[in-house]
Amino acid sequence: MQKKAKMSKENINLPKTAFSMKANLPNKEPEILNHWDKINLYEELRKSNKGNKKFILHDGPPYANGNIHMGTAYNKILKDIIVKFHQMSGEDSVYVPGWDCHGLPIEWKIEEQYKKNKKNKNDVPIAEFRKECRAFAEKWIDVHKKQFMRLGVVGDWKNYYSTMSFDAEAQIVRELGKFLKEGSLYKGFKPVLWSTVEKTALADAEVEYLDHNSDTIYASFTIKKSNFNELNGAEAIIWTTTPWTIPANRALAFNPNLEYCIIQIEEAGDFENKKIVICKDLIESVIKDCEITKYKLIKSFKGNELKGTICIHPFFKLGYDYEIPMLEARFVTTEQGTGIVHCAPSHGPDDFNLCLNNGIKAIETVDGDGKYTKNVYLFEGIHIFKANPIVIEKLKDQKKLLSSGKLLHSYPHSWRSKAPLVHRATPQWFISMESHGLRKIALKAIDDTNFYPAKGRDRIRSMIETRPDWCVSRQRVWGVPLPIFIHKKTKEILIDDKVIENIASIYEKEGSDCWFSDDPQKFLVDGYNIDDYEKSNDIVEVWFDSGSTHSFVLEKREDLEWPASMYLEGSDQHRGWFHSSLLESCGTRGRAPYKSILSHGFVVDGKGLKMSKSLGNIIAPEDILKKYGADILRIWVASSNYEEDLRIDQSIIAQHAESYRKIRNTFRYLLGNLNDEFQSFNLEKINITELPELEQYMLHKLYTLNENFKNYFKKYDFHNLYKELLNFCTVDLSAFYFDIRKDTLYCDPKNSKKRNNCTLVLKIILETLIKWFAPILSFTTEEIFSLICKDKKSVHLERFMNLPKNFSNEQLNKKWTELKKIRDVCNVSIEEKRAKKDIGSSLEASLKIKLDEKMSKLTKDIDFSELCITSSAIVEKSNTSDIEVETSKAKGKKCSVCWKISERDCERHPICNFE
RNA sequence: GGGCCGGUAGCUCAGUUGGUUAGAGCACACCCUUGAUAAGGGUGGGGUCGAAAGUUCGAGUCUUUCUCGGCCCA
Repeated sequence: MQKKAKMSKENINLPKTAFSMKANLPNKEPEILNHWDKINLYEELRKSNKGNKKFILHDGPPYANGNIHMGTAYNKILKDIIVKFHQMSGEDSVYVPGWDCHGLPIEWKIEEQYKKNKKNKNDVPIAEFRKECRAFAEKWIDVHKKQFMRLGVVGDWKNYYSTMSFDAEAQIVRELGKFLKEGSLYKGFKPVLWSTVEKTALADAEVEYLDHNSDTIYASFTIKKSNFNELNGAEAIIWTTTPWTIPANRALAFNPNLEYCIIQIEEAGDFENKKIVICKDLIESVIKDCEITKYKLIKSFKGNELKGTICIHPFFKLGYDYEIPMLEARFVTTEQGTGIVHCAPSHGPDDFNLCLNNGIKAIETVDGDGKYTKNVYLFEGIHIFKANPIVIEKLKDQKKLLSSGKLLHSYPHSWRSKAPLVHRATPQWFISMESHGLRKIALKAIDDTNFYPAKGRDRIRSMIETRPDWCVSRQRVWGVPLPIFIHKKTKEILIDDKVIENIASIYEKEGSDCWFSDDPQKFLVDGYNIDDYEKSNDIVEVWFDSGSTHSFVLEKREDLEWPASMYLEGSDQHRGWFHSSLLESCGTRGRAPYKSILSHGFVVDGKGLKMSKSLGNIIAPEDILKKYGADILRIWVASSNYEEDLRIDQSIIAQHAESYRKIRNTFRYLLGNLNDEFQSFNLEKINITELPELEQYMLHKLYTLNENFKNYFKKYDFHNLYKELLNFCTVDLSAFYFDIRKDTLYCDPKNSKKRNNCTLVLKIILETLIKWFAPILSFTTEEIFSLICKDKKSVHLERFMNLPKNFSNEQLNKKWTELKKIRDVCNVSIEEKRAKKDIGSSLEASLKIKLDEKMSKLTKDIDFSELCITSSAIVEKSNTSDIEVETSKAKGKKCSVCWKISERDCERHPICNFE
């Protein structure tokens, strides 16, 4: 008997494939990467869709610093998935990766190295320092490149772009030249932290907070007019620790959400019988500080009422005869002071921004030494650190000083000289949002852009609507030098296309380091003498660099097109790259450099918290690559909803790894039953009506899913697409079609029609499935493809399947949906018997199915023993509409081949049936 | 502190214009199979939809407040 059983095992067609069940991706994937490298996959891809409609996903350049993290990995994989989808749809889907290279973080890294080696940055020529920055960026580009490629991201890695390449630096100069020529690039003033001792601006990292004893004052601004009648003639009281900034005052700030009040002072002095306005919550501290003993609360009111109020400067009578508007500001709090804040746009970032948003520009009030400029009436030439007593004296004279005192508090100091710092308005270069209608053009461009998801549009729009002018200059060295010359005498800006082009062509040849080292005359053209001009020592802020990538990448490269089909980045880039690219392009070309924007959420841990060292919840891409492989990470990307935050932890990845196994085994079943033999068919020529209904039904399923697939892709709805693919593998294939057809595949003769019909459908499923999954499971599908299409180079060179319309059969679908309901009831019935230990395998069962007239008609020609994998099944008519099934133990002998139990000899396997 | 976005089973996600006992897959439990075998099949348990209040005959779906989280600002 044992012998016979063994014999039958040899006589049936068990699956056989070289495709292993265990994936071993961490080892297998690098081999596939080698293969892609060997066949020059990227070039092959370009060739394969040459001349077709282009899809250009323009890569947002990551900063060339540090290893990649999960966020960058997510971003790059999602890009790759989309690029591959377009490629397989038949488009010429070009992907050129790039890097952002200039900027402060790299400068700091180099400076850190200097500090370690006790080297002084000031002793090193700028050009040399910049060379070290460049080398640093190059090193990290190389690291990134390898890490991104390991994820399976296919692109033009050999010809990547960078913002520090010579042609990029040249083009950035040309782009700035356009703003310069147009006149929207202007010189303005903006406060930065400044040391009057070292006569230089300081970066945040160079600032130390130390205790400082400051003069404090409560000063009053008389209200000239207000919409809230009771305020007219009252005194708005401010408190400040920098009395010297009073001469630079241009506005007052209040918080519309706070409660304010009017108090009448009833004691002798400068403020006798005067009404003062302060925040209600701060009454106590103000009367204490100012030693007010007698006062009366006149009225309290919401801060909102202060809207539109105009005051006059305390030095009004001394010649400061301008109006001081009261402006709404969220930064006003009740922590200290009076709830009304004095604003000097030249001496504080909050003040500056608030004023700028309200059309009040900062001017140069203090020079590099700390002395007032001629712009400050009465104070010109006085050092600001000596001005406090003078200001206090004058306020007193004008009866505008409620009180003065001292305060010991934490205050910024220079880390080198330990001298106290001040915010000082320094000359900066701005691109105007208004002068040439930039804001308006940008808003229009937003309307003309597609957003995935749609909410991205509102997000960027609200930023563009309210943002101030764009400050594009920085007082650093690692960046593109600002190509500006100012006439020493006339102070006019040199605007000449020829000069800009001259600088650009020099950079193209030798890069921009020479700006800092060579004779500046070389940048000018004939007719200009460098002795007449002052050369700018500023660099361009890095957002302008990356905002210009569209010009030096999309426009300059022949394989690309302008505008891009898509920009795809994290949602923080609404304020970053999406934003700067939009402004740059609208300013120079009148429209956005992209047709669509896809923004994704942030990678967070399994609980939705952001990853941080302190929480210890950081997962690096490498951890997952080592343990699972890139395809698992790619599944995580495809299955997550990018409209929200992207959760990841070990258990989430483990579950995706489980799904991967399901998918892998689905392929393994297909390959096994086809013995790794595959050929493509002309699907149009298949006579579908000759196939069994089950096969027809599967083709219908395939067709519908393909339609859904296309629709999901159109909407870039990958997580639902992936879910449907996975469900198809699990529900329709593994638990249904594959399970049912095992009998035919294993037990019917290889040349039988039924089996051939089945393998035909298996081949169609295999081809469709492998292509559907290729953009996501880039490695695994390639592994399979190399098994079944040995004469072809890569699955990624293939196109998605175009399934013929006649695969679709809605009527059949309806019928089989009903049949599956009957099958479900059968399963419940079988399970009952199984629970009673009456039967084990479903082949031990015999079914009696009772159906009403309508349903039983439907089941004509349907063999439920086949569908339910039982030994027999009969259908009887009943009067109720309920589906009823009785399961009994099948009687008879078990066929040693197909294991079906019957009282008669097995019709299919008569020879083997005797024991 | 402000603006925007989000919180549906352990996980990843569906839930159409507010309308019958809130769905799927995975995971889990139990069972079967040992001819997809470190696989495969079946059955089942599990959410009241972040919380509260409100509108409505009726709310996961609308409104308000709160809470938690994310991004951006300050």
